[in-house]
Amino acid sequence: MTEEVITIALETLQLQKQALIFAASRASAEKTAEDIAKLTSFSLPLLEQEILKAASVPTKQCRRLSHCIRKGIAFHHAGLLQKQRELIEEEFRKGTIRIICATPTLAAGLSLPAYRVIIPSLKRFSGSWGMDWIPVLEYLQMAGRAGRPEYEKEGQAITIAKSDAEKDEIYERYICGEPEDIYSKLAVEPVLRTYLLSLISSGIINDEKSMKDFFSQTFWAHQFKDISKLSSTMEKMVHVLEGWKFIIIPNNEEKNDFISASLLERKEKVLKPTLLGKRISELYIDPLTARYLLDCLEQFSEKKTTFSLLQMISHTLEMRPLLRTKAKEGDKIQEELVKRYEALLEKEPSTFDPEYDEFLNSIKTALFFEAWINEFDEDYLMETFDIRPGEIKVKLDTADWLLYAADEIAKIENKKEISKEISKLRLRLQNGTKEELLPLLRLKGIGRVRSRRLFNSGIKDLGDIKKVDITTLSQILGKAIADDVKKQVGEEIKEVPKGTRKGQLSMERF
DNA sequence: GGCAGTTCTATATAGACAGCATGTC
DNA sequence: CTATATAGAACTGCC
Repeated sequence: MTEEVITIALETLQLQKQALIFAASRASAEKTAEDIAKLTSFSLPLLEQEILKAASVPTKQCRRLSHCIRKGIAFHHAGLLQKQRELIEEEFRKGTIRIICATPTLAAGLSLPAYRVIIPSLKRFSGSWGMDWIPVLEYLQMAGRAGRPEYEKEGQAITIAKSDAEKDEIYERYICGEPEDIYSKLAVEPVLRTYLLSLISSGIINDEKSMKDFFSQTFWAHQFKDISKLSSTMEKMVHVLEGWKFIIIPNNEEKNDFISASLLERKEKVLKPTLLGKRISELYIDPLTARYLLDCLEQFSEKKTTFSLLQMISHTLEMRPLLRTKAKEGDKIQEELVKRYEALLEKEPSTFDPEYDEFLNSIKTALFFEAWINEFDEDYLMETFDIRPGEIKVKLDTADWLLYAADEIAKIENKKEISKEISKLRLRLQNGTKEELLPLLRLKGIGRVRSRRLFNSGIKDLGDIKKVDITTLSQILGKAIADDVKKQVGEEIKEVPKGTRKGQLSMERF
């Protein structure tokens, strides 16, 4: 299949033009880029270096990318580091990079025009339906990248049909076809939950009437028209939030002031956030996640391990998509699970439960985090968990956010011991280190690599740093950093551990 | 027997936004 | 139920 694509790509180069190729998968994007790169005669050693520099330690993916880039071709997908993606986009705009083989990321996000857009296939794997045509909207999104209005009068979008019949179908479907209608996503439960709580928390909605008024003006209501169905959906959600103790519906009969009395006449339920609910909406996590975190934290005091917290945050909607357990891995992951069974804060679903797969994925994701804080390097993580540098970063960010949220929830629930554990874990995740390095990480300029070097040389805490002579320290860290570190322990006064926050919340009463 | 080239088979399949408070190797 | 590109295994044929 790639043969035609490569031919078209090379022809584009002959025309002195640039092309974007939208591949159906990452593997395919990388391979296409590589195949084309083999056949070009550009040489951009400087760019190659810069790509490698983007990561502290170049991984296999980095090297593969740099080899392609040297020849003026790039691949582009979410597994790349942000820096690398930016560099590719920038160099493509400048014209240094001639061809980008990308997954659909590039079409959705930024505006990166090219003379020619090549879409090798308009079919893509879709869940349980096997291969399916991509939406017309998405086709338009991709094809719309063709042509750079500032420089050129025309652009070309080329797609490849496998047969005459397919050619006709593509023509019918995408050239003559109407783009799909846009549907409101508000009705999706997690979204509705989150927004409803947020609106109640901020006081925009304070009773059933204001709730209905608000939602009747949304695009969602505009589309569905059937207001009574909508309000029953909302009522259900209100009920759920109340059950979770994120909002309260004060009992009107108990009130006897004027305002409530008048509300009673109109038979409107008053909706008020609880303190917990308010904080949760500020944290911007799905209320379902918040409920789940609360339940898990309840269990934590008995069986606290690092893995407990890691698995907890790994099994949330926010962490999705989780690392997928491949067919071959199933047994191995389960084996690891058995070893850590005691640490689980939620109960394991039955093997027959449709949710079991996702549960197993949460275990794999947690194992990945565990490996990261046990100082395994990125190549190992790639080999073992099939996770690339760009994704590692995103996952770590999400983990930090969720742990922060869990910490805040724990504070409201007055669980101080948990708070301590979470802070430690956050530091370890941020740095990717074992617990034994934490004291050293308080120093500026000391992270994963240097703290490990210090530790292995017997320097294990700030006291050791003070004691060790500057020459030895310089041998380990280099002169400049050694000096700086010495200065830091000399000025012991400003002993603010990085990454920790002052507790802004004081809600002892709750 | 060793190797290159070829066919066969198993396997996996795109991605992004949130909180917070400042400074990674 | 429906696909397909890719990686890697198995296999072939040649020297």
